[in-house]
Amino acid sequence: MKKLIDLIREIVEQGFEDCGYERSLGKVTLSNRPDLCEYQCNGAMAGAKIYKKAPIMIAGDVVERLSGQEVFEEIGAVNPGFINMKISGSFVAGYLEQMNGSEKLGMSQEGQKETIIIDYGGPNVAKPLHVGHLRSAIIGESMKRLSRFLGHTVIGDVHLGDWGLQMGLIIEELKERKPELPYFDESYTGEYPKEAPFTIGELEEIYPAASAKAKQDEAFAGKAHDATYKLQNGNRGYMAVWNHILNVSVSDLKKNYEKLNVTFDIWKKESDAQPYIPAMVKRLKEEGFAHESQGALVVDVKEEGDAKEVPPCILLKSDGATLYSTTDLATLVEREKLFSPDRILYVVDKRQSLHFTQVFRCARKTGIVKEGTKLDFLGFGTMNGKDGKPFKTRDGGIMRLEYLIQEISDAVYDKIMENKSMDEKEAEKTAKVIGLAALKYGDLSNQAAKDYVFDVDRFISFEGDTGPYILYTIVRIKSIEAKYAALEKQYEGEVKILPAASESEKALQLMVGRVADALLLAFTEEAPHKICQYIYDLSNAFNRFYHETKIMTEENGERRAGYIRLLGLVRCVLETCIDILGFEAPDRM
RNA sequence: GCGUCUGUAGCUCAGUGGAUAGAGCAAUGGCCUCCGGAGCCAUGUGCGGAGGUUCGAUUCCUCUCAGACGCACCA
Repeated sequence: MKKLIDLIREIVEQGFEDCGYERSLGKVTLSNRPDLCEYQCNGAMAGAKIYKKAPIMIAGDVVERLSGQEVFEEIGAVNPGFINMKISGSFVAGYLEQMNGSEKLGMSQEGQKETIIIDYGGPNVAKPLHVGHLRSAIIGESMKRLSRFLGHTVIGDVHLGDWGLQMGLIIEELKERKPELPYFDESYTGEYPKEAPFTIGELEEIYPAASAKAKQDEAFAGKAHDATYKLQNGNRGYMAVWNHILNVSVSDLKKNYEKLNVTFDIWKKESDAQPYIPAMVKRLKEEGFAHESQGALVVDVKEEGDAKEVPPCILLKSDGATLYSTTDLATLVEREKLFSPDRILYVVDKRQSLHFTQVFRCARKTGIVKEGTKLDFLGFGTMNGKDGKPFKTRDGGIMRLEYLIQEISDAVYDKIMENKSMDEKEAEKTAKVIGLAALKYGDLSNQAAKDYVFDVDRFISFEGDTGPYILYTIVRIKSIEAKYAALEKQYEGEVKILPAASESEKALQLMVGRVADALLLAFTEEAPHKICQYIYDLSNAFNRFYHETKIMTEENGERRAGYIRLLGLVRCVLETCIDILGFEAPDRM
């Protein structure tokens, strides 16, 4: 099903062509003067130069050609050369009916479908999720859902950090605390216990303790390095501990991501990429891509036209060890092998931009990814506190994600309890749903690349451009639908969305018809905030319509049924969009 | 020093090579015999600065000022 605006554009383009002008001039945009028209075309002004003709003359020609087309309720040429259009009510209503009757809101299922890997989340094992992980999870999740909705094959990969000094630190610290464990007995050959020798709580305490100790105690740091080395070379006992760490962490991480309504298709980790490293390094050496520089093995990734020096991509450190660029490249090797993706999207802190520029260039230059594989970096900014500085707890520490979520749903809970009489259990459940919407909408409604200010009070407000406001609109529609469904007498003829009977209804219908534009734009620009903007506009259009229109008391049964049908479509569009954003609406609030 | 990003209303944020730059919050004033007033309507203030390209620039280019961030062996 074509987009509404494309249908109009094609007609206008044909008009230009029929009048002997270039077809491409017939580009149609949403009107920026809603008082004058709904859609506009500015092509006549661009054409003035080509045809050495006053723009208003060109516009006039096209308008004359197109008037009478039933799509238009009104079409006119206005100085200096705008073509202004209003779409006929029956055309819009018919379009919505078609949307209503088709899958996925009539979003075209044609077009190139890609296999897309989305790399987001990026938590480390043995460390709790904190606010720094929030944006990646939220933005990545919405890009995943959006891509999938548009028919792409999408693989969301959490890309766990499980391989590095942090592991050695934990193992060494555990060894000092519980030296009697069999993992540390070199002569032990039996089976290791299935139960982990620690809980997630202990693990979360061990790591920072070990990390602090290593800074103070050189001997300990040395031992941790040694442990890391042994682990990476397959020491049996250490591998077993590492497996415990992994299992305990992953189940805790899953639990926490679940609270965010974030799920991953695969739980790949840095260690999975390690087996690919030797062959990769060997090949890059042999094929002359890698060379030694200052003791390290590097691949030059400078390109003509660089505004500044782009440092080479390091494959091996001067001590021969691997580092994050090595792992990221090896991960690409693995992804090519397993999934042969058309596109890989990294949803990562924007500060890592340079690193990924290096990795991407290196991967392309050396053929690690096949030609044409798109490597995209969706860098996001920092979540700041009200002071404009990176968000911290009151005492200046890093805020754990679960506490942040808890804080928000508590605040929503208080709000529910002070306003309405809802029993505590339902209020608690509802508060979680609303709180998550508040958090996600508050984040996603900003441009990803920008830093933004986190303000609980603003996010959970039920007024204005917030998640709760969107939910409120949906709940309100649900309530009306329920009321209508409970009526004894319903319209028995064929129910259709009728041509709009008022300005506000027309505006609402046109807004509903724009959903495809919003979703496609959000996809191509990798900008979920465009979806937020759209549903906010749609909610406003609905509330305005609602305010002016008596729905339940409408006497004409056909019209009343048509209203309900329109409302159902509005709700469906809103629900689809918030699902893509990664949250849901309660039944009551 | 070099580079990247950002600069829009008192605050938090949208936005587009086109007509009169938009929302929310905050402020002020209206609207409940009415399907949920957690709503609707109205009122005021602004594109960091200077050039350039263009019929037209807040948008593109150059310079400049301010802030954030990044600049090979940490991830």
